[in-house]
Amino acid sequence: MSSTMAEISPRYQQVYELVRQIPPGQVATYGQIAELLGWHGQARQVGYALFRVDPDSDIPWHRVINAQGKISQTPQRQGSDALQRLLLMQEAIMFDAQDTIDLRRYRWQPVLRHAPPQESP
DNA sequence: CAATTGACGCCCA
DNA sequence: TTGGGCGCCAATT
Repeated sequence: MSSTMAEISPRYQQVYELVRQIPPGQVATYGQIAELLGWHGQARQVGYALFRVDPDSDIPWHRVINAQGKISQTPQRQGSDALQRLLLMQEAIMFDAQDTIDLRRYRWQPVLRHAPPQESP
């Protein structure tokens, strides 16, 4: 074991911590995670970070999908995309005929602390 | 130490 | 609508 696992704050660690906050039944896009971290336009870095995650990890990596509402995978992780789809369906997330998730419906919307939700206009 | 390796998203033809 | 190019950056080998 690499004893000290606390002091280092690798960039990827920020991704993992934020992804852990996505509640079951909701999803976020790579770009959304990047924006929330203040990494404008760096969605790809989020993808890189999640690629390193073990499917066994306690990180809910499956709750991150691409901006089109689809599961993003690579031939190398084949089967992992099937797993991701399964995990999402187990959280009651539905896919349409094009294997797309309705982001309007399932997108994670973190609570903004200083902007109280407005009542209906 | 240098090269390789990747789960994105946006723009333009 | 679809496909191709480009920027982004760090963990691994």
